[in-house]
Amino acid sequence: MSTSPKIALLEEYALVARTLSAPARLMLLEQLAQGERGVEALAEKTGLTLANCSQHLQQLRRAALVTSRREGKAVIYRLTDTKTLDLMDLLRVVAERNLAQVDQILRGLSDGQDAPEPITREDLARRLAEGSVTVLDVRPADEFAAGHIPGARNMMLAELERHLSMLDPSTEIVAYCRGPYCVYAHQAVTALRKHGFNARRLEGGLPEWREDGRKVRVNGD
Amino acid sequence: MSTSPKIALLEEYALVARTLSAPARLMLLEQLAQGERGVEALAEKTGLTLANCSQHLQQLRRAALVTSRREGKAVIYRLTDTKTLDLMDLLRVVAERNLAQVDQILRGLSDGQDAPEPITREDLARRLAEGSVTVLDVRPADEFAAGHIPGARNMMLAELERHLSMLDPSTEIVAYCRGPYCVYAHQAVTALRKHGFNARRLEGGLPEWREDGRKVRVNGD
DNA sequence: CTATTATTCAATTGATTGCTTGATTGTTCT
DNA sequence: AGAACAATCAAGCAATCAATTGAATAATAG
Repeated sequence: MSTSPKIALLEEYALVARTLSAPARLMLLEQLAQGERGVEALAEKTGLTLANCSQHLQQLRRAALVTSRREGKAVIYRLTDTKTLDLMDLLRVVAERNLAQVDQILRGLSDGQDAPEPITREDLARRLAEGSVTVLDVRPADEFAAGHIPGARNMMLAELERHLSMLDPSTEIVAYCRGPYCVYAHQAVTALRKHGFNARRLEGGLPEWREDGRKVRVNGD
Repeated sequence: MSTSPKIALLEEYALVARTLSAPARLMLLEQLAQGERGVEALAEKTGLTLANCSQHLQQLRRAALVTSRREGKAVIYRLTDTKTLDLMDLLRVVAERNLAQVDQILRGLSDGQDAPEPITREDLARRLAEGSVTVLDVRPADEFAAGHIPGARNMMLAELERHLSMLDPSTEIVAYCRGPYCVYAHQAVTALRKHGFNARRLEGGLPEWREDGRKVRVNGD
């Protein structure tokens, strides 16, 4: 062995960190948190070219963050385990806590206004049981179809502004999207509040909801 | 704004990850977990040249993982907060869970024998109160002097094998070092077991012990 | 003011990374 | 077997990064 075991270990830890150090790969992991996917679907969702996407996926596999299996002529990737999501979440927490930059970007999303604190998943579950809240899923329709919070309505940002009249202004609205990395819910809440609605974000997104062991409704179930 | 806020956010998260993606910087963070340090001390401990060390520290500062202050002609660095340690620890957990490589290296450290499970800090505190355990701090003397578990004896690996006769073979020995990244405790336990001692590692190291809010003894206090 | 100590800056090198393009492999359908 | 499709591989280029060297900046002591 040429390098000491100490360095060798650090190299392995560093490999995991390096694998998380490209925005493209973080996007891929965010997508995979929604559920397993083929390469082409991932490429389309993330806007990467096919070859580039494939290469990023292989780096994720080398760091053992994802695994893949063949299904017919497609290769399906999925997260190795949900610990990786915890890791990404902590990455976000550290970045938000320490980097002024992040704060500024998030402030920019809420358009100068102060955004209210997000609602916890536990609270939302309680309010859902009471029926005292409208839940909005602001992800693309296909992701909504693959699984969503029971009772949620699917409405992307573009539609949202056109369908405001379909929402009841007297009940609170809770918006959620893919997870803590996703900005859709931020933007939806800002848009809704600008129109006078009482809207908040959900803490986390669907993957976190599912990881809690809460019910998820799948279209066609 | 040329890039979307979504990408901009991911860039910031990726920056934190990239900062953790060099073994040299992980070593620096491990050192800083022991306590604040000047640049020269850090360079010496990690084996980096001074200029190189300074540059790595500046990258850590750019990612806001460390802060620095001037003290006379010295610049003292320290961790911005202990969340960073949690992040490093999760990095290690994910790497150990998923990477066969890591497992092999750790197995190599224990020299073919099976190492026992580490003892938790809570258990060690209990056994220390009973006095039914010998605690061994296997870090360099200066780090020991700057703070250690009360009642621990300081003995580096090199001395260990020469001073075996000073240890009581009838009581269990618990070895600890800098933290989960540090391999000294692994090696010490292996050496002790080879000589028939009943030895285990402590889970984590001194920084984790301190973070729990447990007592730390400082020489000269 | 000059010398000394501690740190940082600036320029260079070699190595690595990300992305693109076009060819190639593995699988299924006909 | 041949065509069609999904994914990967391989080569090349520009950009970035780590480490080295030597010079430059701060703070203090004489």
